Amino acid sequence: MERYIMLLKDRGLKVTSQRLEIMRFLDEHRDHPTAESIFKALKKENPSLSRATVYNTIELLREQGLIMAVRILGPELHYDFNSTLHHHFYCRKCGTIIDINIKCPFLDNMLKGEHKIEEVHGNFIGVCKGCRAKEGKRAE
Amino acid sequence: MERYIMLLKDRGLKVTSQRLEIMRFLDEHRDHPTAESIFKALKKENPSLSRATVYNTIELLREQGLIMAVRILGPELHYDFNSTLHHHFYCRKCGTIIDINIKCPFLDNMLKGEHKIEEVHGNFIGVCKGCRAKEGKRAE
DNA sequence: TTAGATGCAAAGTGTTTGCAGCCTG
DNA sequence: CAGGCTGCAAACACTTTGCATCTAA
Repeated sequence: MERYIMLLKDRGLKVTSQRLEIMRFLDEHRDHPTAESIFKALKKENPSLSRATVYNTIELLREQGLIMAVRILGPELHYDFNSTLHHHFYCRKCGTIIDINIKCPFLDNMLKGEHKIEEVHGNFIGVCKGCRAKEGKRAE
Repeated sequence: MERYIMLLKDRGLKVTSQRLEIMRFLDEHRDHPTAESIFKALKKENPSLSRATVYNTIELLREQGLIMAVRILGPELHYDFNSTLHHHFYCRKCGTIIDINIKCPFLDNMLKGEHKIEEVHGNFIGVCKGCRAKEGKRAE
């Protein structure tokens, strides 16, 4: 918890219990939760928590570069405490979002190219290794 | 128009004036329109057109692989008559979505990898060449 | 003490659905 | 003439907003 306090204080932001809980939740749940899933989980421990606070806090953390927003399939945003450059694979069978770490020569060219690239999102959709194996045992 | 009729007939789909108009619009507007922009544009010529028809038709064309859905920034989907593998750059200054054609060794590896990849979306966000030039003349 | 955070409810945006009537094949 | 498409309105899912109250600094 001390670590989250530091991350906020270093940026001149107020430390509130809601912010700390949301940060902790995102840090401990690296499966790309949505605002709604964060809200539901934390509401259990703090019934007066409101959606607005979750959305406000998430947006604050995103602006500060502490978390990253991922929009891979539906209209809802997923959040990732890991804000270093990486990509995402969404399995349409089990719904898991898997982090993909790459070293891509094409990307290096893009970054040096004529447009100024500020964000890169590689989104892959398909069937993950695990679901493929299960399918193989039955039929596709 | 004859071409769009063929594309529908070849797939055993009914030919309606709404479908033809939507296909023609997407073919002639390669700037990644949204459902709403298609609806507004076509409503002028056919005031009884409904949103539901636009959404139904778009989904049909997408299922058939005739168009591609692109979600690059906001919650809204953009549509692309070009459904071959390519990526997108969104300029946050002028709002343009620019097609990016690539040949990326990393992608080839992903496609051969352990997960079955069915869709690949490379989304880049930044400032395009044109807006960069304009900025250079003033200051950033 | 006060700027700014929280909580609540309502509004906003983009998309989907249910259903009656219409039209293509 | 039958299955499937269209148009309308209402429902839906996710997010944002307005405002009164509360709290960290």
